[in-house]
Amino acid sequence: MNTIHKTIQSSGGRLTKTRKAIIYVLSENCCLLTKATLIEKLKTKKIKPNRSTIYRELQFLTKKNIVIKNTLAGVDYYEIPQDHHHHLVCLGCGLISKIEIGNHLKKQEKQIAEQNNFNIVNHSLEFYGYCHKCQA
Amino acid sequence: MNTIHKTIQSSGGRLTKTRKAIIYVLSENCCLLTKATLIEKLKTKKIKPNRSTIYRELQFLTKKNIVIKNTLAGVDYYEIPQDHHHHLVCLGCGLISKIEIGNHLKKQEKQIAEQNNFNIVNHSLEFYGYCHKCQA
DNA sequence: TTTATTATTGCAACATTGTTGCATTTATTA
DNA sequence: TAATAAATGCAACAATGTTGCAATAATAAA
Repeated sequence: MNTIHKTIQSSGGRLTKTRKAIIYVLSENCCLLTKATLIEKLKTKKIKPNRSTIYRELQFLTKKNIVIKNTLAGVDYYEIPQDHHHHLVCLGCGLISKIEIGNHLKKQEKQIAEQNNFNIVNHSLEFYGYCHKCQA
Repeated sequence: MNTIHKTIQSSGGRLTKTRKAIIYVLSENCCLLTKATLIEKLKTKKIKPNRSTIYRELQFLTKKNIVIKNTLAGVDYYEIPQDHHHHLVCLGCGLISKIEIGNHLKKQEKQIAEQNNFNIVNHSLEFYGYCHKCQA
């Protein structure tokens, strides 16, 4: 059994189908997942929980720090904490994949922070375009 | 009168208070504005249109290409077309400001595109942290 | 395996936001 | 100033967010 499942059980939580599916979907789709997208992904797995269940499930997982809620421009995104990385976003099929790039940005961050009197704690970098399949 | 206003009038559109305010707010807050945030910003200007008005106004401006709708991870953001740039996002007060950085990214783009068999058409780069005011 | 416990779920009800037709208002033109 | 039609607010319904409560199901105990 994986670490997340252990964490849940050791605190009295139960491993229901819905809960496991949500964790699976969030693990599979690395990040930038809204509640609506999550529901969509669950549907493709034939799992259609009541909307109050999803609502409370995300509360539960967030409270347990198994999932973190990321709010960008007023919109909530949910994700399982991961190492820092960047994204390729396909405008054709919506696929979001991780990429690793060098640490040029770390150097720039320092410079930008000084120039703008800004305390930078994180950054995000996304490349938009079309994946191999969608180029056809 | 500015260019946008001319564009509207020359196509039979009218310059109402709400329309001008929406254009003003979108110009002032460079980007990543959701409908909800726009409504909030209008309120601080004592402008409280019916929600159907905002809904139709954004349709109108988008159809006229005065405003572009940007959908990221299923969420719609509205903005007035601008030159490419990047952002500083304050996690304290939500302020989003533009920054200019070098063109290191253009070089990396080419490399990433080849490595991943991906046709990159755009990218976004945001730095998150705390602005001068919010560091207190 | 069967039973008891209680976490989790679905349902119902209400709140908030999205969407559209229609009558009224108001920006613009003559 | 009056006429025209663009834009607005309102009402009604749809979709989604939120919460209490009874039914269900995951786990522990027997």
